[in-house]
Amino acid sequence: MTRILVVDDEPQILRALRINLAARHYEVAVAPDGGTALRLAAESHPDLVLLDLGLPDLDGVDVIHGLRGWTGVPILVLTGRFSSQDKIEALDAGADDYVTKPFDIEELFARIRAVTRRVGLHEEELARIQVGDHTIDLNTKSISGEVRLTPTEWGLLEILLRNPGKLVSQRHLLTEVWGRHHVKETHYLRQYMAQLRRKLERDPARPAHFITEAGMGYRFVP
Amino acid sequence: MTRILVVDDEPQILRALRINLAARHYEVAVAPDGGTALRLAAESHPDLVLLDLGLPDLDGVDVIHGLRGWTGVPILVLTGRFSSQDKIEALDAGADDYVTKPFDIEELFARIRAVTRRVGLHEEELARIQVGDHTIDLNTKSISGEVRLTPTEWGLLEILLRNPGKLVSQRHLLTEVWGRHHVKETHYLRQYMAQLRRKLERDPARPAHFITEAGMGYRFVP
DNA sequence: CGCGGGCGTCGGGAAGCCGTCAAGAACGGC
DNA sequence: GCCGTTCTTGACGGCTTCCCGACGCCCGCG
Repeated sequence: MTRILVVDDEPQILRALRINLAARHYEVAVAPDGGTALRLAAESHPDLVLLDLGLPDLDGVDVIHGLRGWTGVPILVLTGRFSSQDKIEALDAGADDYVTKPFDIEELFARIRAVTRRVGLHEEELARIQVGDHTIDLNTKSISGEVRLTPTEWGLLEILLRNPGKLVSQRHLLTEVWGRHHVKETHYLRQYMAQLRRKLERDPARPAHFITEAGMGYRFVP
Repeated sequence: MTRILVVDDEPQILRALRINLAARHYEVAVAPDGGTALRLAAESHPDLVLLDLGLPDLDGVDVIHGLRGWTGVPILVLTGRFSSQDKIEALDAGADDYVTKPFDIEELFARIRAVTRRVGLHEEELARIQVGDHTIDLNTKSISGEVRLTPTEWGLLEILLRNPGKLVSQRHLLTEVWGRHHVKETHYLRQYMAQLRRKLERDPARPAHFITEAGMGYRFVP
């Protein structure tokens, strides 16, 4: 869920944006002035800031500077000031895009998508999972430390890690990793679970993360 | 030096932009139509593309798709089409910004700075990648030292280097370099990985950068 | 106490995968 | 048409991975 901080001092604009953004399943926070905006941004770390330049307390460009001092969050300026000089100042201060009022709401959405897409690529996924002494990244299929996993081990591990805390049935594990013809071969599971525990658990004899539920299946506990 | 590819079919616009950009110390390449643009982009890997939508051969949106198929280069659309629908289409196709003619040249520069600033770090990382005793620049396809790589070797190397630390599946490498029909020929991979290691690794017998993950694929570790 | 089912562990054998050498086939420049 | 580079294809040894059977343990049950 993308969280957006809307900064504007006109209540009707604030209201219209909040409704429209919420309808598109964005999570919206609002700030009526620059001070509130900076405070809210620091507290909630939004994924995007929609900023009006004409605020009662601070100048919009100063708000941009205030944000850029510590965060790279995308800033989309949305304002009535249409002079090129204003645009240049705001963009050079660190804004990512600049839209003048009145604006087409669909165009605004498209620009929001454009800037978030750009930033999304740059930020790496934080899909790191801690297991025992090791950190596992499912995206890159990498593990910290001197450990290597075989393809089958990855297959098993991935299913368990994607269902944290949940019980995964033997049947499900077997069909996903070995195919539906090997549903009976629970032996494979014991074999490879042992392997995973040996490689990942701190004390393989007393597993803390890969728990077996006798007769049913296995469970990954973070 | 930031290199910009300007795509427009009006000679006077092309000329004006070239002069103004050159005055700001940008390196400029120009393309009068979509086909030329795609070819030039593939050859020279510009740092930014300035794109007019009304081209004689292809539709501008198709040019964007063509570029986005293989590169994340920032695309700034610069066109006479001012309808919101056009803007939305272009932005959703992958453009980073959209400016309508007539435009203020200083505002254009500010927007160029804005999009390149956002991408800056990412592109520079691709400029100098250290592998063994060699430094590789993906943008210019050049290597330090007395080494030469064949086209296929570059293709393989580029995919791996663009995914540092990530595991790249054999399937993906084969389809990207050799095409969909050669997905089974894992032999090619072994052949060319050996070649890359021989040319780039300090000790080809014990590779430090091009790691093979048995049964899965290969991984480049910086 | 004996028994059986489910589980964890160990080790061997077979299959598949990987790296390497080598040579033929296609391609491009002259 | 010739030559050098690049790409494809084949063969082989070594190693990893997977499969499979054997055994011991724990626990509930008769």
